[in-house]
Amino acid sequence: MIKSAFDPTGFTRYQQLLDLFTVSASSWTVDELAHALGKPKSSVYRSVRELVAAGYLESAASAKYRLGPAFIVANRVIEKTDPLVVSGAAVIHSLAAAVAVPCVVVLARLYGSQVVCVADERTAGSHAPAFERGRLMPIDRGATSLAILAQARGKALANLLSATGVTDSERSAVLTDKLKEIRKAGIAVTTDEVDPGLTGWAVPVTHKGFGITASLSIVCSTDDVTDLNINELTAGLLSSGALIEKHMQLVFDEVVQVQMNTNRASNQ
Amino acid sequence: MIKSAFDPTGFTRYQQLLDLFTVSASSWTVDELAHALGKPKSSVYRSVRELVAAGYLESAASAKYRLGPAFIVANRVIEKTDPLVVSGAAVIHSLAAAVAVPCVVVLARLYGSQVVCVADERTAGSHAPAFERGRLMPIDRGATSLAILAQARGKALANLLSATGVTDSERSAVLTDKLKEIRKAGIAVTTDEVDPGLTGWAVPVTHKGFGITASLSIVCSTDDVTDLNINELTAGLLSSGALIEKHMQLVFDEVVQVQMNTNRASNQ
DNA sequence: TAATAATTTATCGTATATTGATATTTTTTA
DNA sequence: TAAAAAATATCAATATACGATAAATTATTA
Repeated sequence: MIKSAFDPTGFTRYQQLLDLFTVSASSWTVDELAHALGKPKSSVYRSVRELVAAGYLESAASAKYRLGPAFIVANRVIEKTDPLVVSGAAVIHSLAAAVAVPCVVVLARLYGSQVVCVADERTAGSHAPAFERGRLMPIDRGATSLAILAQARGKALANLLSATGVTDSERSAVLTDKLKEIRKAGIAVTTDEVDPGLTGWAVPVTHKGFGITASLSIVCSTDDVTDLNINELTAGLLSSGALIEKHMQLVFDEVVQVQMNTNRASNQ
Repeated sequence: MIKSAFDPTGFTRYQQLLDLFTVSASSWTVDELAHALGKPKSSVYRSVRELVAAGYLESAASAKYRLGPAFIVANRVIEKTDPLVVSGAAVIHSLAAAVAVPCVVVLARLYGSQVVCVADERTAGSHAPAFERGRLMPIDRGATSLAILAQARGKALANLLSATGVTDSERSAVLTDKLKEIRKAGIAVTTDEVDPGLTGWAVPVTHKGFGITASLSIVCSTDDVTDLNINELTAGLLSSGALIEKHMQLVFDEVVQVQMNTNRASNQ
């Protein structure tokens, strides 16, 4: 019985349950859940029943449970309405089409002290499994993440670094220098940091109003990189990033506009 | 203040909150949420804070909140592990490529008393917005849904019908006849039932072990339908449906195998 | 920059929902 | 059909959620 440090209250108890359902452990019996959570079966049965009723879990074969369709429905809402995802969708599609070498175009954002990919577009012949929508990535490795990390300053940066467990002062100094370089250059480049044999370029994508801290990146095989296509590639990345930011601003202006109308109406 | 019938307990109170976030109302202030739920602001603030901490909500511009990235992460788990989605992905892709006319290939399943699309693949030039991943559809209209409804019998069927509010005995009789026809033919065909100008064909897709009740369907413009391509289309649909079921059975056998090994190991 | 408004968090006593041990029912398996 | 496993129901103790209010923080405006 693996007892967790604290008895969860509120939403936490449901979160702990749901968090157990991962790609590598996608279905659980109540027994297994109870054991993993260090809780009695009767309590877990109750929580599971509630989550099943809500569509967040569903019963699968042989007394197992898996994530339910409620997530698919909510995912669509995000896909159709999230400013970053909406603004990025069209842009990453045409960027991928424009890049000459086989690659993955990735739109990623900050999620707690990690980075999560929120959109990916891959050209034929590209295999970079680490960069797919919904996948979490460490914040201190890879161009995609570093372009995001470089946007944090001062206390916020310190929090992110401490959360990832970068206590080694030497590594911390190296990282700080690297972030400084990235800020100066306006683009992050790394090779072999996430997957060996892959090189990534990333530019920051931000919207202060929406509170969005993200990055747009291209990942391709290091072998395919030549002096010739690097310029093309980085130019495309920079202009695409700017395009996404511009589009988000348009969405933002719309939202504000609607809001003002609503306020005016409700004051009458 | 729109008071709901019962004070929600357990997961329901979070579900009610999250359910308010839809495509047409994707961001809410706490004030708006409190009003919609008929709850005091202080309580809603607490729930919202918990959901934000869990990544199920996040704060957006001007005191608004929107759905958070936790749904994107969970969505990936489903995308990579759900038996129906995994088994259907490759099949619907090649089916769409094989169909001569512009169309949407849809994989849908039962979700409570509704139908939800879990995968869609569209050929160039096809526009059928009602059929996209994550979208909910009424269970008593359209080939996609009827092919699913036709799988229910007796009490289960009655429950589904009553949930959709089909109290009209005449309509109920018509529907019952239609379902009988569908069962006999092994395929459902409807025209103009969901979107005017569109025709849909759907075949049942089931796996008893996994507890999956679904359908595979093709939707295209009624104008594009000719006697020539109908045969081709239905044949492709039937064989693709069978292929998905066969693939699910392979996955099922694997799971059972792994399970048996695990049990054997834990008995030693 | 100061003043004002809006948003968010903190506090706290009380009512109530949650909890987990146990018994019972239902479903699955042999 | 019998036995085992899974799932639900029961219930008393108690921890937790609740909501009114106050305080603090953040955003907006003058």
